[in-house]
Amino acid sequence: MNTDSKTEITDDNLARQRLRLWLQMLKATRHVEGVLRDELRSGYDTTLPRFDVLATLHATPEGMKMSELSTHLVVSNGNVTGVVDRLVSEGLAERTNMESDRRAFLVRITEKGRVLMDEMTANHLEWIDKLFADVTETDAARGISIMLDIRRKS
Amino acid sequence: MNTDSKTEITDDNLARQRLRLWLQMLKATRHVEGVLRDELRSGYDTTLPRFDVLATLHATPEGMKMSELSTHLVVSNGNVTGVVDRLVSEGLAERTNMESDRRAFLVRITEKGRVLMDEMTANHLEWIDKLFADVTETDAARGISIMLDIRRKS
DNA sequence: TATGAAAAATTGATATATAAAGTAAATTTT
DNA sequence: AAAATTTACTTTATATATCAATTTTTCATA
Repeated sequence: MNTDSKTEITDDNLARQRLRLWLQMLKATRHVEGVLRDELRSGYDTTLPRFDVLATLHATPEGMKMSELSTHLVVSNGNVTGVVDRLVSEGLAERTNMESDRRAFLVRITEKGRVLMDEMTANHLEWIDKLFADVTETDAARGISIMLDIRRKS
Repeated sequence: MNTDSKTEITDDNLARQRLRLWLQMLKATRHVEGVLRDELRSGYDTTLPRFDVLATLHATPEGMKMSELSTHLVVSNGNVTGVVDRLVSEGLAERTNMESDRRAFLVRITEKGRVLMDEMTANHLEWIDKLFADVTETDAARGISIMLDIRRKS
């Protein structure tokens, strides 16, 4: 038995284990998104994408550029355009022209949006806490580290 | 300092840590999906949802019911209907009537689909292996366990 | 064995998403 | 500084997704 073939077998097992992790990540993520979606719809008549954008704006009251939003949320530019459009039409967010760069907009949460999010974020934290009830602090830390490792690649 | 308030503080920190994990899971998942989407589009002119469904059918050659597909992929029923429609029109999958239950369909991968997936799954494994290169076997196992814990809840 | 409840899919309406193309403004190059 | 490139964002086309309603069957049970 040579070293090369042994290495290949080992690496293949590792690759399969990584694939299993990826598939479970997908399932877990979709599961949590489904629960959050239900809560947001039944409790606040809103959607997950709108919540995600508004939560980001809530955490950064000074505002963000469209491109910063799409980078932060890991979604496309055109996507953010549409979701922000709806938030603006609902009076929850506002677009301001930037003097420094006339191509860009500064998107900010409105007072109405802030009041709404003050309440929603508290509930959101509880929903997640319940869904992740079996995840210990140690596991959470390990999980975060793994997620960061994945995103660091290419 | 009473025990109750100490417990509250501790629990709150744990809740915040769990929220951090969730946000990082979302980012990592979207990142990986983005890379896979690019590879599938440029290399095979197909989409991630189609790949996901076809990969599931590839792993279960005897076929699956529509509802089994949607449960397995953690997506809605109507969603699977649309994606399978397109796979069928592309000749990659087929719907068969079930004698045992005339409400249901048995969806199966076709020979054309199998040949295509034989090649795609090998590449898919490599893409994931590269993206997860920093994840050790131990971390992968721990990650899988965490993901299963999350999905077990409600 | 009627018959109301439950299950399996589809359909239609609406909201996301992405990719590619297009517009306008800022930057870099020559 | 004029031209070429890049950047920031929008728009259009297409493909997902979900939800709610509907259709067709099957199941439960009275």
